[in-house]
Amino acid sequence: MNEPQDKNSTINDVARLSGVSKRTVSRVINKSPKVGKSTRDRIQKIIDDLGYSPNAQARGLASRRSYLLGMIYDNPDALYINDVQRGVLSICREFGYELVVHPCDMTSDSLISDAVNFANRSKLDGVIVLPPVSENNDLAGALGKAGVNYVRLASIALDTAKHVVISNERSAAAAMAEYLVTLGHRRIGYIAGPQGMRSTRERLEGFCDALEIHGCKPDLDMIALGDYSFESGINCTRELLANENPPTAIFASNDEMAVGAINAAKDMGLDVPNDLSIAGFDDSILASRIMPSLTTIRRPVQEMARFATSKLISSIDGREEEAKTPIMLVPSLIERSSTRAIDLT
Amino acid sequence: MNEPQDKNSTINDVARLSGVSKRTVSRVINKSPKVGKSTRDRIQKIIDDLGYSPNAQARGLASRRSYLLGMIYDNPDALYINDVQRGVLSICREFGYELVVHPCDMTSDSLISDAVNFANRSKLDGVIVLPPVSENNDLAGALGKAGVNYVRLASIALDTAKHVVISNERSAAAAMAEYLVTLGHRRIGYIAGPQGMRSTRERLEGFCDALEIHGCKPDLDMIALGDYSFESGINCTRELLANENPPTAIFASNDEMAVGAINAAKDMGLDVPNDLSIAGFDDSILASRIMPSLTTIRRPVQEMARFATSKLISSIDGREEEAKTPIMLVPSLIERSSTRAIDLT
DNA sequence: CTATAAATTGCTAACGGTAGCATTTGTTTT
DNA sequence: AAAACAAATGCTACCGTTAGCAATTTATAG
Repeated sequence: MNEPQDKNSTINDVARLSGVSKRTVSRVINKSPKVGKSTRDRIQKIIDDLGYSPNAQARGLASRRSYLLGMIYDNPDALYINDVQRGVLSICREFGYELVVHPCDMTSDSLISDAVNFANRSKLDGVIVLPPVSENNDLAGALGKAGVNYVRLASIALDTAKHVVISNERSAAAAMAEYLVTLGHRRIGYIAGPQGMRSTRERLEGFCDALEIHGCKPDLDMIALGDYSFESGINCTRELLANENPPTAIFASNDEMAVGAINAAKDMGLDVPNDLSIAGFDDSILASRIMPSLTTIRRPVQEMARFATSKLISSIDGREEEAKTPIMLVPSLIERSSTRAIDLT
Repeated sequence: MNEPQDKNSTINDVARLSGVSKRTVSRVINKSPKVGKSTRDRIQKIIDDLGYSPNAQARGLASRRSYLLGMIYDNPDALYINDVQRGVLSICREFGYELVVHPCDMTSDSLISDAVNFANRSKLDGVIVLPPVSENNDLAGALGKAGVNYVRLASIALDTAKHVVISNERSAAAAMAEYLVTLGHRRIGYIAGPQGMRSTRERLEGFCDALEIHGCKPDLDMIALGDYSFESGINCTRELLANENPPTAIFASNDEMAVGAINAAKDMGLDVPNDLSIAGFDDSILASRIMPSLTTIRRPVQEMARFATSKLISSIDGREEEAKTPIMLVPSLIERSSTRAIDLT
């Protein structure tokens, strides 16, 4: 297209060249309606010719708006971060915001001041907090107190109004358990996530709930404690399978562990799904690539990220009602080839 | 820790409270040595109590430094973006920079102005351009002309001094071809990437080079045109295997396609690696999770991203020599279970 | 053709820092 | 003790925009 801007040129240059005051130039930059058509066109032309684009810092300084959003997260290797980021970015682009990504360490005790400083110092217009960091209520409180606009992604309703419920993981896990029961499985192994994480609890509870409802009391022997890692999936599967009364199906609470389970099962000479059904949770890229492809739960992560970002922007723009309207997207069960009905013959 | 800052408090507040001029406070903030010990301590105390942290925008406006770096990339679903981002972030954190991520559309003809605007408008101190966008020399030229500090990640030496050679993909591909030949394979299928991308050409050339050197002239029938996608891996494999004289090994030029190849082979009743060896390129997360695990090429992506970022910061700080020193990290061949020596019995 | 309202446009004080230059205070040197 | 120099601190003009309020021009009404 036209020449990219000369790193120089300020609003003053535009004003001088077009023979108007900078106040007027400012108006056309900000699309104020109160500028004469001819003046506007003339100025716009000069802006284009010059390749002028307003200095975001000066602008932010004067208007208290940076058009910068922040994303706070831990666990950078989790595949879903990617999806969230993409969702956030798509809305950012739409509304003219840029995104500053800020990984952090959940276990650090400077987590809170780090997050608040990040938002404040960079003069972000708002921040999006991802799980599991989003589960930290103190952080949320500190952000609020510091006057930072924020929105949290979470797996369940949190206690403040400012959040987005990404999905009811509890019922999603219950749905998977129910699905396995429906396939005829009665002894179902479960591989849990790391202690202390909300999602770990939610998913496990959902699993247990469903089993109870269907009359197969969850057996403690059938619950293995993993940590969402591939290796823990392998170990837990071995453990479950070593049971004197082994499960006919294993529900791993995330895909990484489910893939570990598939590997472990194969190593032990078991055929998936004929000898053992395996289900995961996340619908990560792995789920569709592995053989057999993995039955899993898909959380609409990207969509939720988009909603969250929209809400954040609404809030920034002062449309609080809009920002507060709770949103819940439901996860869906994706049936693939790693599960099948138990052979009753 | 101590109270997170009140969203208010400026340098003026600090100055007033400590009874000095803002000039002196500014000195303390910027660790200027020319401040009396006692004064410095007193001011620092007040800064801490207040939880004051300087406004990045005002600071940037006055000093022409934003401590913001940008990352420009296309292809947000490529798994390596993640790794790059993590590498970049680790250095950003170390030097006190924040990272603004900016996906773009390589095919758009506003790509260049978009990129330049991004860097200029946000007053970024520098940007890191990822492949394949980094292959666009016009973009690089425009950035330079606009006075934007930048560094490119690339698979081969590009024509300007400002870049980082991430790896010699050509020789890496050659190494893999050689490895397969060493295993006794003579008919080796190759699945290429999308037309027009530098990496596609580099890898293919490396492959052909190695074959020629080892006296097995590359056969056109043995080269299938993929596009780095899983599906294309499946299709190309079917195509290669349908050949009247099918290959005993397939080298897919990325992991996604290699995994597609494994799936296709299994569907056709072939055992990998006994009936067919398959190799990939990237060492993505898939490579270690798939069964059989994938022999592939690992590019030190994160390390390169770190180097690139360090160079960018060196350049920002005016240490041009340092910034210009070329760096090349070599990819390594990771031998896993998807390849094996041909059975010569 | 005034008077008044409406539409345009201009003037200018912030916004919160940075950094050159000036000034004040403290130390040495002679 | 005065001169000369160094260290510490202060004053202030920007940096590039925004936006309140004033001023000017144009349109509408009486």
